[in-house]
Parts: sequence; structure tokens; C-alpha cells
Amino acid sequence: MKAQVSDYCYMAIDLDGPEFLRDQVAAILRARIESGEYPPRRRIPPEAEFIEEFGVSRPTVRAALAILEDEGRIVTRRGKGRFVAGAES
Amino acid sequence: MKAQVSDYCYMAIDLDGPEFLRDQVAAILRARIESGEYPPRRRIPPEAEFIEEFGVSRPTVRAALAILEDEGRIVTRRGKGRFVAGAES
Amino acid sequence: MKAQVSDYCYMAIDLDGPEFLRDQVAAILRARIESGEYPPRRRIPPEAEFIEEFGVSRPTVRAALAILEDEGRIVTRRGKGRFVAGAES
Amino acid sequence: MKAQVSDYCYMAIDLDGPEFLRDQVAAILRARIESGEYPPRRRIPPEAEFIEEFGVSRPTVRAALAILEDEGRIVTRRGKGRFVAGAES
DNA sequence: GTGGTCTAGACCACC
DNA sequence: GTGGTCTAGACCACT
Repeated sequence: MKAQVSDYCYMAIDLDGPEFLRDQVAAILRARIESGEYPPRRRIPPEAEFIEEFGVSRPTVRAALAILEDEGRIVTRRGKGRFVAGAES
Repeated sequence: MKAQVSDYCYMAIDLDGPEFLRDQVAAILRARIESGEYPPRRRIPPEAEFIEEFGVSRPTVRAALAILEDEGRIVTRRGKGRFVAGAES
Repeated sequence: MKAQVSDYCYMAIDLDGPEFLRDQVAAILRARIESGEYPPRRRIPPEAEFIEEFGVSRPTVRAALAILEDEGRIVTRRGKGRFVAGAES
Repeated sequence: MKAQVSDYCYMAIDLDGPEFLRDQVAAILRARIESGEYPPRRRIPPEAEFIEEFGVSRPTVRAALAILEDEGRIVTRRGKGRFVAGAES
């Protein structure tokens, strides 16, 4: 059921992909944004959901989301959630 | 103050060089696993403890642990520690 | 499935509003401290556990814990947890 | 002996200063760089030393150092240490 | 009930 | 023996 990023040394989701879990999670979420699965200006799932989905720790999820925020793909609103970046404020 | 590797070998041999330290450390830890001092499926002490206990460098400890892992005696879980191999759960 | 606060009060009272939940939770926890269920200088369960146990929101739990802290019954250590107050070490 | 940043709810080093430990540590180190205590192109102490000096966790120290790196005040060399930024590479 | 900060401590990669 | 990444889980601030 879960979309495992990796099962820790058992398998990697993509052997040609990013080296670290943080970067792998970021890559998956980046793809979801670019594909429109997470549409502009819409909220993305909370941290807790990614923790469960990918089976990684909260800091790893947060590090991945920080990458996407640095890239300008998402914005964070404390207490409200994270949103896909889009035209206008 | 520190317990040198040679202490654990009961002063039986002199240290001829760092390349032997690795095997000596591995031998000590292997004995602890086989004696049950480190029981199956239990975590073994962290790298840092062996560094201090044996007075050797981190790469030496890691090389010794890699030997035991190659032998299938321990398994490694990043961020969690190393565990003595045992019956599957 | 969840243990409601009212269960812990033995259904003695009805809930007239959320402002009372805080005091009820505080009263339950106060009783646990005084009875020794939560012994001095020991950590009490984390916020999340009380949220689940009592079926109340995080702010309600935190407000209840703040009461106990004001009363000097518990102390808070960020990143570590809350502890029952007791003789100094 | 230690230059405490704060003793966790007991006192803050500067009540008008930064709100978070991370920012407080960053501010102290920033001041040392600007004062010349940590001169340009010289190595600054390792993470472990700041952990001990300030009595904070490793992630907090790293977060503080990340701020200074973002500001361009220090550069990081894996396996070698962190250095105060200075003219020329 | 979200994200924000912090603690503690593990193993990893590199020098 | 440095910095890099990761785990696990606590409390905090805000909505």
C-alpha cells in the first residue's frame, strides 16, 4: 500500500536517482507538483502523511520540503499547511 | 585509562600495525556475539563506544564491523544502530 | 473507541462546553500525580498521548498541563518532556 | 565555565536577543567572526565543541552554522571543518 | 491539528 | 576525527 522510497538497504526506488532519502522524497514530490497531481495554489498533504507514505522520519520529510521551498515550488504557512506556489499572492 | 585492544587480547600479541587492529577488533566482537554477550536480535554498542573502548579510530571500528556484517553476524540500520543477526521476525 | 474525558469522571457530569474540558483534564492528571501513579521526578506521558486518551485537542491538553505547571506540580523541558515536580537533585 | 546560551527556561542570555536557541547561537558566532575572534580563512571550532560550550544539541548547532553559511560568513569542507569566509578561494 | 523548534544519538562519507 | 544524513520523539506557536 505504501509508496516506499526505499526499504533501507533492501532496495532503492530508483538506482539512478538521488542518493539520499531526503533528495528522493523531494524528487517524488517535485514530480507530483510538475505533473499537476498537486495543482498550483492548492494545499499539499501534511508532513504526517508523507512520514507514513514514505516510511521516513519527520526531519527527512521536512528536509525534502525545505528543498522544494528553496526552489520556490511550495510556500509554507505555519498552522495552515504547505501550498503549491502559483501566480499572485 | 583507556582499555587498549591489546588488553582485551590478554597481552598475547604486540600490535604490529594498524592493519591488524581491524582484525583484532573484529575477533573480539565476534567472540562476544558467539558467547552470547551480544544476544541475537539485540543492538550492539554504537561505533563511538568501541572507539573509546579499544582506543582505535572510527575507520578501524567501521572496518571491523564491516567484516562482521560480511559474515552475516550483524546487520546495520542507519540512524538506529547495528544488531546481532538472528531468526527472522 | 476513545476514552472520553467524561468516562474518566465516571459520567458524573455533562460537558457544558470546551472551557470545562481543560479543568477536567487537569483534575484527572492532578489526581494521578497525587496518587503516585505519576511519581515525583518521573516523566509523564507526552501531549499526544493525552490528546488520544481524552479525545481532546492539543490546546486543551496544553492548557490543562499549564495549570499543573502553574501549581508547581510539573516542570517542562523542551524537547524532553514534562516531569512531576519533586525534591531537588 | 561554560558560556550557556540559556539554561532552558531558567534564563536567557539576552532577553532582547533572538528568540530561538538556534538564532542565539548563530548570533554569538556571528559576533565572533565580526570581532575577529574567528579570523578570515581560519578554521572555526568543530560542531562538538559548540555543543559542549553552549549546551545545546547537535542539530541546533548545525542549524546555527547553516544560517552563517547562508549568510556567506563561513564555508564548510566535509571531513575538514568549517572556515571563516575570506577573499579568494 | 498544522508547521516550527529542539533533544538525543545512531550510522555514513570523506579527509 | 571532521561534517553529512537519518531516526525517533518531545514540546512550542499559530490557525
